[in-house]
Amino acid sequence: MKNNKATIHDISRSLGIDSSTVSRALNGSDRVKDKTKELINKKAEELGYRKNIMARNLRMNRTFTIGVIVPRIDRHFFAKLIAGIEETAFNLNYEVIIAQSLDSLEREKKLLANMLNNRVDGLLISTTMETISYDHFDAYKDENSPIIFVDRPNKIGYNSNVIINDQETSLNATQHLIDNGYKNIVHFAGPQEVDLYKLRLAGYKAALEKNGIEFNEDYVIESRLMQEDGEKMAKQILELPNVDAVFAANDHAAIGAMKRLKEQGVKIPEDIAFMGFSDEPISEYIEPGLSTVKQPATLMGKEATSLLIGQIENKSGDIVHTKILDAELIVRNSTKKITA
Amino acid sequence: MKNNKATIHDISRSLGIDSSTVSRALNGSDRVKDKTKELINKKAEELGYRKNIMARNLRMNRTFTIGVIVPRIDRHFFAKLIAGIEETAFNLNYEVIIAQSLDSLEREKKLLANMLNNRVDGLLISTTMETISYDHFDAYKDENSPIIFVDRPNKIGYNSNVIINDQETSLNATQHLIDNGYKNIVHFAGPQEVDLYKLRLAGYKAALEKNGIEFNEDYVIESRLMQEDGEKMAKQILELPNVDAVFAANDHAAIGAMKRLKEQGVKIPEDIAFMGFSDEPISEYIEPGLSTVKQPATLMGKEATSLLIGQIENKSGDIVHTKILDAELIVRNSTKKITA
DNA sequence: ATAATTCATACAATCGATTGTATTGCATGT
DNA sequence: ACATGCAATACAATCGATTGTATGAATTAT
Repeated sequence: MKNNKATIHDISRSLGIDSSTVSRALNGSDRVKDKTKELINKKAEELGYRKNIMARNLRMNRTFTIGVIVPRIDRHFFAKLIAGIEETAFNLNYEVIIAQSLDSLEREKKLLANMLNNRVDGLLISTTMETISYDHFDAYKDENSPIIFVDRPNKIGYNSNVIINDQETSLNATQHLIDNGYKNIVHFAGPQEVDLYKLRLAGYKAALEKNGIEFNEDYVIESRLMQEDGEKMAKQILELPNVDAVFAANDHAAIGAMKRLKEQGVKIPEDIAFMGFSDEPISEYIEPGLSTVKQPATLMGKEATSLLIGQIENKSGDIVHTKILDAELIVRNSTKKITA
Repeated sequence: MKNNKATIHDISRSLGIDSSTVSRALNGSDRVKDKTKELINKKAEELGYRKNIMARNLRMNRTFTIGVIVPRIDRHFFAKLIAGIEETAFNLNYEVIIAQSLDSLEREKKLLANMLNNRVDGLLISTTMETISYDHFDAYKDENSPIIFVDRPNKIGYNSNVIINDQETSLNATQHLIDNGYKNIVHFAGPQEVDLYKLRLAGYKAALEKNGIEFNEDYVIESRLMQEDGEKMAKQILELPNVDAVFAANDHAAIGAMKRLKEQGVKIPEDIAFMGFSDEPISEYIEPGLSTVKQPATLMGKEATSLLIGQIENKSGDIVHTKILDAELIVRNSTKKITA
């Protein structure tokens, strides 16, 4: 077990060339003669030299690392997102540090501090549902490192966002239900402190209005949109009069409700149609297939990462930018047209 | 934008206390008087001091970071695995650097070099299907940093493994088919260069032998086990005589085949039963539900991480250890008992 | 009262690379 | 032949923390 000790100083010593020259040679500076470079590179190879990133980081005050904080890594959307992030970061020679907040604000705060401590060059974050104030991001203001909110946008003055157009997409999704003959549409809303869920509700409302359908407050049921919430809400909509469709702010809630309703003999979509949001992998496979909105998760990760690294390297300070990507309406059997 | 410059030297200067004492105080050393510690901590707080991890890393020659390389982050098993890794690492105050090989050996090599360059304190890796020689791990021998193979075990002399017992589990899965009355069982095998798929085939064979069923070479079909492979194999098994069940080395292949067969009017499980492997999320939702083997992915991540960090911190050098976790047989309708 | 011990802190080297400035030697122009 | 300029390399400071050793003061033992 040789201790892999070779440093530029070892090369320097064994060649009688100053370590500054060695450093420049290894970095391809044109201040070093080609012949000398060759010598140095050969010796480096020979000694199994490997640059000490920690020393470079300290001196350059950079880490070539970006931090990523998401609620849960194993949620499909975030796994896709991270896959996109990693791919782009790899291509641009950055490392990716990952952490999950587990949807806990307290943990998010800790992770944020961690990321600061670890001197990431930039941060990508998708905040928890609990995150409704942003004081804990203040520390970032004092750094010069950029921060981008993904999926759950914010404006805290010095950040960028990469999102989809939740309102417009929700309008389209609701419109699709209306186009297919559904009129009494319940909305499974998410926590209204979260911007994105507010927008989805707004899109739903806008669609109703656009089609001259009166908005009924009782038709909006708010929850955290877990599958279990969906199961509970199934009961509630059976007690409402005339409901013929549901637009859920995510797939999980829709799937939970569908499951419970099917058990009770309700036919989908004949009795009640369902439109989800997110395109979970299972949504394609349940019976009937769940119509939904597909978020371009991997693309969002890629876009966010190149935006972030662009900001890191331009250091143009306060580029604030909001990138809106298109979401795609996926039509399956849960919203089949009513053939009266 | 204050440049957040405070270092131990700033504290040292403004307090007239040597920086070494400041350092010790901030690290809670008992070589500093409590009263002095208080002073220092107060001043640190006041100056918004934040330890420079890069300097510490350089000096201590450690990063408190573990590297993770998996084929794809957005594959369910790996997302779960990583979630477990991150959680444990967080609790033990380690950071996690993530990279995906995209099942390319070439990329795996690059990532491995990257991880070395970044001086991770230890490495968790699940190798690609292409990885059948291990020369590129040699560089790790020269480091003193431990490496653990997860899910796809290896013995390269200086590593540990965290795996499930693929052979035994496969035996049980096959036995379950046999117990339910199936006798002519096809095996969808994975690439036989990969140990794990070799073991699954071995388990299948062992089950046959144990039950006095003759092994038929034609009943083993090898592929890379993508869903499309499953669809192709559906045709092949229809051309074989008497097939009444399939044991697939992963769920994807099983699902592909089931889909194609259903289209052709084959009844599952009445005509052909299916047993998968991995418990993909969709396996619960397809019709019929796919019986399968559930790998404890999150637990594997946790176990691997605490094992790894244990090795890092004990530095007991060459602890080689193989941890075998239990997989669980999940019985659904695709293997329903034959009621003659 | 003095030597021995302990306690609290200061001193100074170190980790390995980067980078602004200084120096040397050589070629070029006149 | 001599000043000028440039090419190539050397010198030395620096990034911010850690840590072994030295020092001085305070406490204890004898």
